[in-house]
Amino acid sequence: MTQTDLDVAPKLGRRRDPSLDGTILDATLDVLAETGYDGMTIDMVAARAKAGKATVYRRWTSKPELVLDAVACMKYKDVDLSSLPDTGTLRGDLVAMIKPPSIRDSERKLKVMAGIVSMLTRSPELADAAYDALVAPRAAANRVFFQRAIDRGEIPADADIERLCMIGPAMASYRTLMLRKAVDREFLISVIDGVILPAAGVTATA
Amino acid sequence: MTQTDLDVAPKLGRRRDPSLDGTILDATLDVLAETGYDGMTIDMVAARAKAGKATVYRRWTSKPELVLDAVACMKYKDVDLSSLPDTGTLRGDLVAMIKPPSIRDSERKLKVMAGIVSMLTRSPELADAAYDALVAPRAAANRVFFQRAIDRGEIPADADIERLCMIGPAMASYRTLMLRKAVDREFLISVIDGVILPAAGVTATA
DNA sequence: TATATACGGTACTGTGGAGTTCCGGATATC
DNA sequence: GATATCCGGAACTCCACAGTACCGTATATA
Repeated sequence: MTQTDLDVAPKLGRRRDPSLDGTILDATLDVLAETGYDGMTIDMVAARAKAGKATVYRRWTSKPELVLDAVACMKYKDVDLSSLPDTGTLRGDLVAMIKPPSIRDSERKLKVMAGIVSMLTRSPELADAAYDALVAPRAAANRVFFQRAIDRGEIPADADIERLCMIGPAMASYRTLMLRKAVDREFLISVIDGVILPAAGVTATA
Repeated sequence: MTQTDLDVAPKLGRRRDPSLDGTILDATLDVLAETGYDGMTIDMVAARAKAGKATVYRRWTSKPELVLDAVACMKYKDVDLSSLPDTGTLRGDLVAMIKPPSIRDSERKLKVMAGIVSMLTRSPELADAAYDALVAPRAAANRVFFQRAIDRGEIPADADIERLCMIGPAMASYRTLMLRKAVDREFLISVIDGVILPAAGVTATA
């Protein structure tokens, strides 16, 4: 975390409302997704969070720090690896990941990514945070699915899991950032059946 | 083009150096690729082009106009569809597109794209220009290759060409923008053999 | 040679946003 | 109740950059 002044907590006076941290970080992500890093102003974030600008600066020292924290915090609101779907087939697992809440979550993450892409060169710390929050979790989930498929004998044991993990995210990112089209269920299914499964070496079913 | 004041060419005085247009546009793309749209200043562009800021504003009315023109002009410096490689096999054609100059060109385009992604929401005109210059040309080239493969009977006639065209660009974009790794020959070959050809339904060779 | 425009360069103006300060009101401890 | 901190909000300072104006010089026409 960014602020380290709470360990010497003040004994007098009104306490900081802890829930405001999350509210402000969430507002930051919203504005980031809508207008991008440079288009975002602290006033926008404060207004969206229904807070004062001073309240934001009481908790984060600067705009870069705020954005870094907001991006990093997305990491923890992700699907945890212990509760992934397990349908018995690779296709079933991949399709089971397509759910309205998951789609909306991914969509927001992609928009946030679009808003900070140009910053990644200038700020290695932000680049690391973005990787941990936006790239790694989805890759980790896919890795589980492909490993299961190998263990089952559903796909060849020498399949390049790391490359397979990237296909879905890559197609979704390209469609959002470059083509500016919606990533809907139909698209995701067509990527699974038309790209991922053939690449994985699944002997054509469906 | 942006400027329309040359058709009524002045008969007196020093003429505008036509080569400066290209120099300034090229400098704009360099700065755009290095620092992104918002990080770019007109002074940077002028310095890189070894020109004065006034010279830039004599030719383009504003920063958005300059960037729009610079992005749009990349469209014309692309591979023309009439001189594409024709090796006789889909894999051969795709591999033949991997050449050092082509890789460097693509790398720069991807960095420019990264620099303007967050602007695409704010400027539909820039979004269109970026699509025409960065997305469409590569898709058009791939479309030729896949159509040839269908005509040859190398891949199924009902293959989804539009989806296949995007795989390469999507994987390359993701690797550059999100993973921040270099798109080298080895990576591209692995994408062709491990993703594109299986997705196209090529009966495994190699 | 006189005139008119482009050139690189510098100095200027105007503006939007980062970050700070202060206010009246709310909420906590002692 | 006294004190101290947080709150939302508004007003402020400061600065970087977009865009303009001007200078001395270079290059064109007539």
